[in-house]
Amino acid sequence: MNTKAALNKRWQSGDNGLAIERLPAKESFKSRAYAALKEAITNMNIYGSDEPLLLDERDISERLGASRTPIREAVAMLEQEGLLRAVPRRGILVVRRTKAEVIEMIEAWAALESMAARLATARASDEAIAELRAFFKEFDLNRIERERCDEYSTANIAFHQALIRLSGSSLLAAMTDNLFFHVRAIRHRTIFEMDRAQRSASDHLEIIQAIEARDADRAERLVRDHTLRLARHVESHVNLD
Amino acid sequence: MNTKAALNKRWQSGDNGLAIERLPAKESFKSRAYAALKEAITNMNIYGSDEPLLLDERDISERLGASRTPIREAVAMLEQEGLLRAVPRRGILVVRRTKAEVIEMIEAWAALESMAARLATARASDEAIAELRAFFKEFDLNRIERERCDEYSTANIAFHQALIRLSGSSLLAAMTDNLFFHVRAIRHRTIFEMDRAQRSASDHLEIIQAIEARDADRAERLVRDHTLRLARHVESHVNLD
DNA sequence: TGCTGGTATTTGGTATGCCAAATTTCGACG
DNA sequence: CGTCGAAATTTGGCATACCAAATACCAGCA
Repeated sequence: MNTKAALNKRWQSGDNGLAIERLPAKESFKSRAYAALKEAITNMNIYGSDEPLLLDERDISERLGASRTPIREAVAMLEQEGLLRAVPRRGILVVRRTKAEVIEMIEAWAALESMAARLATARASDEAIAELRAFFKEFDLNRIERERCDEYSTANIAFHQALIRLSGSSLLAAMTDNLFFHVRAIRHRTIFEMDRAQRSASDHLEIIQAIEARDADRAERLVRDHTLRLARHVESHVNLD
Repeated sequence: MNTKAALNKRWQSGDNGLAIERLPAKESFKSRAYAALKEAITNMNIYGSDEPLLLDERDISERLGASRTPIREAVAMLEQEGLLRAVPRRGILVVRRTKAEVIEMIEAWAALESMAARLATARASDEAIAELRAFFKEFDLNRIERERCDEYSTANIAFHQALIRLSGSSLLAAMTDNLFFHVRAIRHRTIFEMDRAQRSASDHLEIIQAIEARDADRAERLVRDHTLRLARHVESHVNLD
């Protein structure tokens, strides 16, 4: 009976000494379809036109060389994630966020990242914070050659992601990644980064200093205000609907 | 051509004056399976035993009177939501959160709700805030007869949900609903509400007062500290792993 | 009795086919 | 020429069947 129990438990988290994991375990078509679709949506200029962007199951299944079933499962997941919406008898369309929704996302982002700053101030090691500063320096130096706002936006988001990871909370990282995905999508449409570029640089520096000084309240407030400023900017200068 | 364009647009968000929506539109098996599974998981005592809780596709499809296909799509959605995890050749298991994960959730909750308090302070009408107070009073009065911690926890969460809705951000509401779902699941296991009950009552009152006074910083701080206190309590008094 | 090896069974992943609803097409009629 | 409507087509939802992998079972052997 001990043998049976051992066998039944073998598939669970392998606590046995042998350090070999379930090899390759070629990912399923579902997973691959999910990744492929998400990648495609990421590289899609969602707000480039006003036409409804719609996908076709059969078309996708042909291109990916799989049947409709795994594609439908992947679509169901992306639907749950808020990236797609399947309209019966119409097609699967890529959702466009309204301006109000984007603002809500940025506000949620502000909430999560300011909490991350607070947690990072309390928990992150000096070494980790130093890495953040190093990252920022590199970011700042490269900023000169990065004139195109797309690239600046990417670097900007990367900085914020690094900051969030300092908190040690993988949940905060996951939630903000999701928000970044949507916010990033409108960077093709707007150039709101340009007039924020200079200000962002000093903002980032202040944030790092606050964390280094282990001033949780200040770090939290700086991050929150920094991101809420973006929300207000979008509110007044961006037109999506 | 104008006719065609009009026809092509009819299915989109009905901006036409006619205020009738696609009637019943009997929800798909996928949706029903999703709802049924989520309901089942909600009413399940996830942390009651240490055995892995696993579901069987064929069993579920039989019970719901549908084929495996829509069930699989529903499972894929719940998997994306983090409630289930499909292990090949093993079954679909209900995920148990580790203590660290639950703490991260409460911290994220603190982040989102404190932001909601800030936004509510700036945006909510006096009438809406008054409703919050009324809700709190009813809540407080009923508290006496609600000795069982389960029910107190439910009422407690309802109060926080009402507060979040005051912010007017449906995104914050959606994100916290998701977190509440997981946190609520461990209420069967722990009685951490009992010793927090008294303190919560006064905390809630202070929060309402801060919002009424339109003191955004104070409201935000009170909400944050209130929820972070729960996180620390779980950290030191709850054992899940 | 306990272990080994091979077979039977279970189970998730995928392909395929059908169906009903909705759209589009296109011809008849005013 | 525009409109109406019926047939043809498209398309997503669902059911079913099959497969390969992994487990469970069991006979046989030490």
